[in-house]
Amino acid sequence: MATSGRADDTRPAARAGEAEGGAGDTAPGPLDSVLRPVRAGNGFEEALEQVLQLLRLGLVPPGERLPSERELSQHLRISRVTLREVLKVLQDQNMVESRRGRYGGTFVLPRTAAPDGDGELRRRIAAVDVEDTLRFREVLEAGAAGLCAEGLTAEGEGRLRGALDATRGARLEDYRRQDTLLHLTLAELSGSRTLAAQYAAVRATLNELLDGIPLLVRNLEHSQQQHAAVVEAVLDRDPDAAREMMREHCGGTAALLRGFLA
Amino acid sequence: MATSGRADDTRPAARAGEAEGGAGDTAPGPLDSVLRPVRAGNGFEEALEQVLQLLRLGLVPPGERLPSERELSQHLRISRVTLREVLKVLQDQNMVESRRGRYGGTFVLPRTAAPDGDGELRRRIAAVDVEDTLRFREVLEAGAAGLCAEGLTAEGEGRLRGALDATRGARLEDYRRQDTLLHLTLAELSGSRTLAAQYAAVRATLNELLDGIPLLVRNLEHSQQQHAAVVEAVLDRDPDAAREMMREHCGGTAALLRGFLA
DNA sequence: AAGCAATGGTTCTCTGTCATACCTTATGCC
DNA sequence: GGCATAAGGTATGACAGAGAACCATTGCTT
Repeated sequence: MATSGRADDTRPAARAGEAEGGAGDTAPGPLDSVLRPVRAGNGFEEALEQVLQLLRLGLVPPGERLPSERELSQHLRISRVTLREVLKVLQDQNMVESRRGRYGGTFVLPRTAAPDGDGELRRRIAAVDVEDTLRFREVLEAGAAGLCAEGLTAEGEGRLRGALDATRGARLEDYRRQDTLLHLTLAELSGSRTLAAQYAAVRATLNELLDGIPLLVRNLEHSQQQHAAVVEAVLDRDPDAAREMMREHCGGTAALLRGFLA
Repeated sequence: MATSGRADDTRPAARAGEAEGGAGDTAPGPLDSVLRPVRAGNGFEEALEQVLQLLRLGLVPPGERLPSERELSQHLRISRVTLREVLKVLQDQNMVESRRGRYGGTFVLPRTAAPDGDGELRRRIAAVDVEDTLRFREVLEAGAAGLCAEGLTAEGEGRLRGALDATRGARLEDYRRQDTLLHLTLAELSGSRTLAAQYAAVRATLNELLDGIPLLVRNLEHSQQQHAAVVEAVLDRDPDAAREMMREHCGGTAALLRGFLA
């Protein structure tokens, strides 16, 4: 029994992209904003994505140790077994290395110079909605800069200055990391945890895109001037200026990326 | 065996909130932006949250039918069994009603006048970081308005006008819904799917908060003027004005909420 | 040298979820 | 009236993942 009788359920349902036709009452568009998959992958994939974020953002620089498996799995709310599968993948990719014993742990390895045979990179980029990323990024950055300028504490002031200084002293191969850290600091000082978290996600995507294009010293210097201007505006408690400068700064990166990926 | 011997794993780890102490090298803050739970709940809870969004946003108004169980489960990427558990909860809460047979389905019931014994409401609000919500909302709204003003298509123009008109004709009990729809339209026209999705989420939270305070006609009229001003700025392709007006508009709601929830 | 503590490595069981198939009910159309 | 259809309702087998307990390795402390 249970042969090819009436396969009742689980039909393709024409196309799974659009919920309603044009029924005239319930709008077809808005539903898609909410009715998106509850989970982006098998849970293991999602954890992998987050640990990758950690590396792409440079929050744990090469040579440093990740939090222990027990800590990480608790933070990510996945079992240690699943987390270890994630780490296994990263080990196979030569991105991290695990050492046992006390004071052991999982350590970040320096980036091996892009072994991807060109095809892999383009495939990753194709999977990203570049326009979405750039626009969303600009919105978050400008908003964060504005919020910072409105309610910056003395402690925040210190952190911001520190982050800016760090970008100045950074060597070329460390610049992207310090740049990321500066922007991440701004996002955190915005006073919205959600904003910070979302920025972290979009920035990880952005860094992945940026890895595909050359880092020009000229752009870097320009970028650095803009950083200074943004921070200055924030320290002056001038939200409008901060937002405006940040938008300009983001526009630069966006133009660069659009140019290279066109 | 397996008694109270050495309970090796699964220790409380002092406190699960902060990853690193003040180790001096790896910053303690930024890690938290990324190391957040992979899944907010047991997957069933997350689905429940999304269906609740659907209702709170008024995307499916009272009396209307939700997408069929098969469709919904496919969109949310959960099994029909799990989805039915979600719907079961909503049925028990008298929020939806299921009817069998062809042209049956799950229908949204009109809101039963807040049966919560006051305690429930406060508990829900306490679970929300109000400041986070308000700030993040303002950032997204202002950003969306700006992006809209920059690249509005003819079709978008029509949708925007339509949404604004709908708010004008709305009766008092339907106003919140039309208001939400207008803002959601703006978010979608921003050209960033991520922005739209995030706005939907934050707006659902906001609506939940707004349900706790009275709807004053005076505020409503003021709100309506601001809506018109924002839309006008967008139609004039004036991003700065659009952003500025939207920020003002959001500021009004924020002040109202802060006042009532103080 | 011995012991302790923190880490990665392994194995087990049990629950939640998925996929699939099938049943039941109501409606419109012929 | 009968049938096709679309919806909700139900049952079951397989599997991924969580949780807990354990083992193995290392380096610091005594």
